[in-house]
Amino acid sequence: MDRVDKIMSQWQRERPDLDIEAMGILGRLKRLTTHLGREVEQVLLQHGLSSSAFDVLATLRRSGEPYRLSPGDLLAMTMVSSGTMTNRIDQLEKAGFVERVLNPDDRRSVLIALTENGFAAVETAVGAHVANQQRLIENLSDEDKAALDALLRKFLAKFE
Amino acid sequence: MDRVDKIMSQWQRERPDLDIEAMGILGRLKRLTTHLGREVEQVLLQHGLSSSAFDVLATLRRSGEPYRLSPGDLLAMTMVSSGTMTNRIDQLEKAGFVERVLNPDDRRSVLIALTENGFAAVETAVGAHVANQQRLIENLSDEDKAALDALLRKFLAKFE
DNA sequence: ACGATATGTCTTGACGTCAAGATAAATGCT
DNA sequence: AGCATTTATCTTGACGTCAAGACATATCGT
Repeated sequence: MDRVDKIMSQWQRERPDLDIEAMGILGRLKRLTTHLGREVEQVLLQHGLSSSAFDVLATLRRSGEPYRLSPGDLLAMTMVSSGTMTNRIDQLEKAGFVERVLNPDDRRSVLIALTENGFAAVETAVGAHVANQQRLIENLSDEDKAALDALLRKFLAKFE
Repeated sequence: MDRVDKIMSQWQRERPDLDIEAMGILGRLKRLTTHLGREVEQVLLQHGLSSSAFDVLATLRRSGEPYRLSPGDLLAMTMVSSGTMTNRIDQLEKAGFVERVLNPDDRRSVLIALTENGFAAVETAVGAHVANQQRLIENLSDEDKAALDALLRKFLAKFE
């Protein structure tokens, strides 16, 4: 009887006509992701990066040399709107972690380039981040992890 | 090879030293919840409610007669900060969906009461919402749903 | 009784996000 | 070549969220 069960039993009592079968999965998914997101954020903040800043820096870092992508590329990889991406880049540029360089091939466009400081920041943060991720799932057995990953993959496929 | 696989293979190439095992589950959880949240929001907006407004109204509704809870009670049931709850209540009060009534037992406190309009709004919205939830998981088989729910329950238990 | 502590709610200021639309350059069509 | 359309990025304004702390009232311990 966890919190989601309580919510469902309240609905059951008040609105027995509703089919609330789906509420368990979706409620637990949402609560779980909120908890996980907060845990992730905490560790990144200890390294001076918000999740959203890390998100961009990590995308640049893992894209490989020369660690440059256009805002449009970043957009396509990060599930945020163009306005959000502009804002993220602005903040990172102010912090000195990226710089905008002209795209010689397309004057509408610009490339976001990781600076030395940006590279260093993401390089240390990512180590702590993946260790933290590992910690967050350590309570699941290997079989649980494999089963969960397979189910999430199948579920996610409907949306992307 | 979904988007999360691509991210992982990039990290694999760039930082083969990192143990990125956990990234699959956590990345898919996050992406999935983002997609689901957007789908849920869309349906609620069609009924004139944001997710956060619905969250509060639904908590009051399912608490049963007389559909009144203190901000503190609402806080305990909704994973948001006190400032966020104050703001949500302010907006709902402006919209005429709830009203603040004095708590006779504790003058520090106040009760948030669903108005007639608030009751009507949540009553129609919740029907559409649960139908939408049902739609969102319809791609999963009954076995998948049961397995996913069990895994999420176990995982979530670590955090609450 | 009364001072110290705890509790309940709200305020403030800073972020992060989005949708819609503005701006500029590139591309396609005739 | 020249105009229309598309593409790439940024701007604007509105929301929702949080942490930290302010404020008022209750409760506890002596």
